Order: sequence, then structure tokens, then C-alpha cells
Amino acid sequence: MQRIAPGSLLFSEGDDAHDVFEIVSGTLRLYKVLIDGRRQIIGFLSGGQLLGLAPRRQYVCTAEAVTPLTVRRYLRPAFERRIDEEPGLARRLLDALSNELRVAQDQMVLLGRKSAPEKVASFLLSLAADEHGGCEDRVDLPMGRGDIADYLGLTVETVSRTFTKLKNDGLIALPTPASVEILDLDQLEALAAGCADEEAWGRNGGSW
Amino acid sequence: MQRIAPGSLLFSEGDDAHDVFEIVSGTLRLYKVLIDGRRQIIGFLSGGQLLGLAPRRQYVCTAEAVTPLTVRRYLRPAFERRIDEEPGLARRLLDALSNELRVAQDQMVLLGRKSAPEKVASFLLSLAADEHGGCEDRVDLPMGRGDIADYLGLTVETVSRTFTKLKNDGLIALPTPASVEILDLDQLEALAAGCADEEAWGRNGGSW
DNA sequence: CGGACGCTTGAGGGTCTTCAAGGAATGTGG
DNA sequence: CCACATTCCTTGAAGACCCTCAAGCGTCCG
Repeated sequence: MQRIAPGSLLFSEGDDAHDVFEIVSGTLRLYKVLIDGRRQIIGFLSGGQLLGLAPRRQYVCTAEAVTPLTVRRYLRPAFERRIDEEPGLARRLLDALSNELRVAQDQMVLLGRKSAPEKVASFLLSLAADEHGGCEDRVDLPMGRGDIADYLGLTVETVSRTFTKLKNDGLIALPTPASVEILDLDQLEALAAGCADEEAWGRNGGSW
Repeated sequence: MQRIAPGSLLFSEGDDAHDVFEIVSGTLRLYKVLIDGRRQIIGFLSGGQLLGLAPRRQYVCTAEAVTPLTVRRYLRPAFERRIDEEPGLARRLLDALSNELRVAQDQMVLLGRKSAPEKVASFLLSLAADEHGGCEDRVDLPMGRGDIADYLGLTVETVSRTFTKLKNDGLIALPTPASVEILDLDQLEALAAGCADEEAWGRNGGSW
């Protein structure tokens, strides 16, 4: 069990992959950076998720705490021994990995083919689905606008403008910048799926 | 063993996932489509690769032959029994899956943070790396411009224009639209990595 | 020979980015 | 307790990049 402060690295891309981690509490970001500093966030991970699974010599992403973080650390050799010994474990890891792959594929559709409003809507709905433990239509954003931008392939400014637009159009409310209320779930889902009606979205049908 | 003609579907997104496939020869595309028809190609698969691995009830992508295709089909129950019986197999699948995940993550960086020339350069280099069996700096494109566009999150026209630009700048040659020669590997790699010098790329330093 | 299909090229417009500045919130030290 | 600094979020204006619409070109095949 290990506590990590926001902004601290769990590991960096290229580090020797000594350990497998399990997140106990908090949120972290996984990301890659290009040489000139452009950053793409691969995903946000939180409670219960494993990382560092990939059986490679080196980590392929950087893992950094977004919020105060608690993790459990497993040594890789011990972890790999358990895979071979516990028959059910390999299957569960296979399931976990292929689920991650499915999520990654949805993210590719988002990054390659969705507009800024569609991206933000999809993002909010995926967060809402994750924390259905909380209030129905209330989503907390542990990460800042910059993180959201680097996750959705946008800039900070565009993310901010898009939040404002969704708010002005009555789809969401923003009690604070870090807290979103979903006011019109149906329309948000239609937007995220890419079937928003042209009336409302095609040409500034909102409130600009 | 089964032969499939170009344009035919191996399976569709949402179909019951009865089988696991192994590609013997040829190339196929995996893709998802939004309701309004926008398509994102998740990847191109060819010789030796497995698909349909994900232990889910339904396929999450559509698989379609790009070229004439030969596949081996395994029934899922038999395949899953082998996973539990052969101790090494689960590990190899784990490796294969986590490798796919690594590729998917690189693709996210490409889709979210790279410019059109960077995307095309990265694409060509990944093809060149795959078929190092062939000639050194010669790449065959089994897929058309439309497929490349939907893979890179661009349009047909932008892909075509970018090929032309790379050609005019002397990085590649295009003996035919389906065959690329890499003339300046260093500069192509620099471009793909995102560290192209501003002199040449910042503002129409090429030949437009 | 004619049609279909895919690739290429051109012109114009839209979306998102870049550059810049103005608020709002948090934390610290006087 | 309040001034101040820092940081993040928001908003504005201008421009770049890519997309859309449209037409021309080449090749393959009937």
C-alpha cells in the first residue's frame, strides 16, 4: 500500500516494468508525449483497476496521479508466477485486457471521427456510466480542462468553449468547473452517438 | 480453411461471437461505424494474426476482406477449452492482446495529436515495418485511399493531397497509387515522430 | 468504345487552434 | 484577516488546417 500525491509519477514511459499496480483509491492518467511536447492521454484509471499488466520489459505509457492516490504494488515475477499457477487468473486477465482493448477502440472512433461537442458528450457519459455508484445525473471531474483536452484530442480552449455551449443549450449545468449535472440525458446521448439533429447542432442552433 | 472475396464480411459488429479466426493470407479491415455512416477503421490485419479473441458474447467491430482472404475458423468453445488446458497458450494470448493494446495506444496518439502529414508518414512506416520480408524501402498498399482515410481520421482528399505533398518534397515516390517507395527514410521518421523541422514543414516549405 | 470506379486537383468554407487577455478560486504570508 | 500570487477556467479575435463540394483524369472491364 502506497500513497502518492497529485502530479507525482507512478512510472514513466520507457522505465523498466518491475511492478504491476492496483489502484485502491484516487484517479491517475496514462499518457504518451511526442518529442515536441504534444501529449495524448490514453486513459484515466481509478478504483480497482490494474496497470502495468502488459508483459513487456518496459512501460509503454507514463502513469501520473491526478488526485491523491493509493495503490498496491505487486512484484512482476511473483505476479507472473500466480498467472501460471492460478488457472482462473489468466482468464480473468484476458477478460480485463480485452475489455481495455474494446474501450481503446471506442476511443479511436471518438478521436478519429467525432466533433468537439460529440467528444465532450461521449466523455461525460462514460464518466457517468463509471460512477453510477454516485448520484444519477451528477458527474465529478477529478481532472482539469487540460487533461480532458489531451484525452479528447482537443485544446483547453475548445474544451472550455464546448462546456459553455452544452450549458447554454441546456444539456448540462456547471455548478462548479469540476462538477457537471446532466440535464438532458437523451440529447446528450444522441450527440455522443453522432446522431444529433441538424436543427439543433448543424449551424449554431444553440445560443451563440 | 475458408476463402473470402474482397468486400465480403467475416462478421459484423453486434453478431454473436461464435468463432475465432486466424488469417492465413490476405488483408482485412476492422472497423466501426457511427449511425450517420462515419467510419473509423480500427486496424488492418494480415497473415498470421488472430481476431475474435475477445471473450465477449458479441463482436465489437466489423471485419471485412480488403484483398482476397484465406482464414482458418475455430469454434469458440473448443478454443476456450484449449486456453484452460494448454498452460502456455493463455500466456501467449495475453502477450498478443497486450501487444494489440500497445498498438491501439500508438494509434490514439496518432489520431489525437498528429497532423495529416505526420499521420501518413507514421502509417507508411508501420506498413514498412510489418513487411520487412519484402524489399527494403518499398511498401505495397493493399487498401485504397478511402480505407487509409478512415484509418487515419482524415478524408480521401486529404490523404491524396498528403501523398502528393510527400512525393513533391522528395520523401516518397509513387510508381502506382498502390505502391510507395520510401526515398528519405530519416526525414519520414522525423516527420512521423513529430519532430519535423519548421523550415520544411511549418508553412508550405514544400512545393505547393 | 463507353461506363464505372478510384485517384487527384481546385476552390471555398467551417471547425478547431493559436495567441492574448480577463476573471474566478485557492493558498500563503504579512 | 486581508493582500497577493499562482493557477485554472473562460472568453475574444484571427488564422491554419482540414473538410466539403465539384470537376477532371486515368485505368480497368464489360
